Amino acid sequence: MVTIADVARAAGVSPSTVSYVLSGKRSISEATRRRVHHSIRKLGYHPNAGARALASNRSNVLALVVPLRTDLNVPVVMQFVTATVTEARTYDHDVLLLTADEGAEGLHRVVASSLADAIIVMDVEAAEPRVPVLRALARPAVLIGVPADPQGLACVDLDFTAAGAECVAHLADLGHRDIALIGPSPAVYERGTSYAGRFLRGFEETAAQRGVDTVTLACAPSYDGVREVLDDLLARPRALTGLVVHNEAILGPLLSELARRGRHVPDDISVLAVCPPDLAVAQSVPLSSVDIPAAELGGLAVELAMRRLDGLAEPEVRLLPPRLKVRSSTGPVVA
Amino acid sequence: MVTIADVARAAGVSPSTVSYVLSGKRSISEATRRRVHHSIRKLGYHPNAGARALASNRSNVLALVVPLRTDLNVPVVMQFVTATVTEARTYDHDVLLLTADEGAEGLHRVVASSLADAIIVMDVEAAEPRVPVLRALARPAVLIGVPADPQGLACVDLDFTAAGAECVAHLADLGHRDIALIGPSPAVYERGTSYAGRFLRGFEETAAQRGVDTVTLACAPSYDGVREVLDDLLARPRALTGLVVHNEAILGPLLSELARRGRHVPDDISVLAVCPPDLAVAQSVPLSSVDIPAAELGGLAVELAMRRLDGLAEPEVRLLPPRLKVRSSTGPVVA
DNA sequence: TTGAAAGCGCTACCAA
DNA sequence: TTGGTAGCGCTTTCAA
Repeated sequence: MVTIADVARAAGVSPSTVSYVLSGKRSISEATRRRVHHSIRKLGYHPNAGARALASNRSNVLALVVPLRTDLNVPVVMQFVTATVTEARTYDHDVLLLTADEGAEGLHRVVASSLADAIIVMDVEAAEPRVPVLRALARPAVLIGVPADPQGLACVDLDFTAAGAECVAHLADLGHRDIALIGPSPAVYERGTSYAGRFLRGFEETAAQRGVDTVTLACAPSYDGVREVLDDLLARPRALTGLVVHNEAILGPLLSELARRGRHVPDDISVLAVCPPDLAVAQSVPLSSVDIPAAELGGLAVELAMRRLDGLAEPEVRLLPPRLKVRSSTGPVVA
Repeated sequence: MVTIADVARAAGVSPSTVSYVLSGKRSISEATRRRVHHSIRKLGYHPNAGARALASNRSNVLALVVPLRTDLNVPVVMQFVTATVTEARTYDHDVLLLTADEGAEGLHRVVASSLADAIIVMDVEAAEPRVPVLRALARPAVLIGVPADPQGLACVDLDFTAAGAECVAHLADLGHRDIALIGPSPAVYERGTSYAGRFLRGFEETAAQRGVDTVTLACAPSYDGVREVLDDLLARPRALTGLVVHNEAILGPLLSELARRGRHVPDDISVLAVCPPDLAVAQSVPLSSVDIPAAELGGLAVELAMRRLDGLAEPEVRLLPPRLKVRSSTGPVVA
């Protein structure tokens, strides 16, 4: 194994000089810099992560806690994960993956053992049980999602309230007066996942303001779930002209069921989805949608974590504004 | 921070004794064991990962390289990842996530810096460019997938050749004599991903043996891709009675297109999928399928890695036998 | 601008 | 069955 001492010897300097060349924590003459870098390359030197962590009390590792649930959108989770890893690498950090079923215990473990410098937690619930541990952690924590009391924690998320509002506004602008929200699976509501409630609030408040009548239904992520919801919705006395779907998993089934029942999108009924753009365009009808910016959120989470590691405390809750993209599934009400 | 010295003092023993209690590497009297464990709990001691890695030359971390491609099935990747993490934890290891775009360089980096004790690589191609680096690594590597020359590497995968054979056999047993294979997207073939070719071989060899006529088409993961393929397939002079679909992403679109064109599954046409079971049952018709055992593969990969870390060299290529589950999408040919 | 050297917390060898 | 202690490779303070 090549050590810093080998490099130092080869470059004719002391180990500390090599260290400083690498860390940039003190000024080095250009000549020395070059000799050191040359030796590093020639010998193929890579600093030992353990030794570095031990001496500096920094592991250069971020822990990322991912949910294993299957009732939430897996591609979104994956996008988020890859964005996090990619962004972390730009800060010379690696990502350690924890699953949510390790619980608060797992969070404590990686921090207490100095395995990770900071923690990013996905799929945060409103009454998030891990919050107390996270807050006591003595290491930065960034949550994706907003718990009821975010005091002392950094949180990033899509502004789901604004997203709900924007969905209603878009349909109202097109003349829709009777719309439904097909929400996530009942399990998501029961769990108190924070985004579901926030979206709903924005949806209903704006509907009230704009004089739009609404119905809201949860929907299990299956064909049966979709059939059930549509049976209910399409049988109502006041005909619906718009559907907002906050449930990525049922987009495909919903569209085929609508087609099977002879409802044309968007002429008979407008469909507006909340989902990643690639999913929206992969449907039989390219869907108008509000983007779930998983990649941006991942990058932002890493950025916040790094900033906190640098000792910069900042605004705690950061919500990204929703972006609505009109495609082919929403249109004016046809009389 | 609580150190091993603190624990030793509290328990009235030496630091080395505490270390041995933890590692089990030498026998300890029951009384001492208990006092040490008690102190550990009382003080909330967690061994420092960096110090441990430095002293023992073992990080207790496994690196997992995941692809970021969107043309392969994301839920399968995710299943694999969570299985890997879960299994690794049972060996007291954590998982460091690398993305494939770090390339061979990234593999070298994590090993050279002693960040990881072993590496697991997903999405291996037949002419896998990372193989030389992997082989030279001086740390165990386990591949998911089988490169052309697996010499010196551990590989695990589904036995795709047998899977292809079993698909044909199932349909042949039901009386089908004209079947098509709808394969992965063209990009997968171009990349030379090893499983695609192996499946194809099993499919064709068995078809030849059983006197079954076959057509094979790649299919882009989109509605247009599905339409194109079906336009071709359904226009053929000899009517197809069976479809084997080795492309998870198009299952939903394929079924709705078939329905739209008035083909009933399985009476008009049998559909046999290669996909995870949860995906198979989530379709409008519960699909007969050959399972892709992502979770088992993940667990197995970890197991092989751990064994190699313990110095046990073993059979290099391990293929899991396919398991075909008959559901509602395949049936006898209707005359 | 550079060097010397004291630890960081743990493991594992050598002794007893 | 247990203790003492020399390092593991690096960072960072103190000194020059």
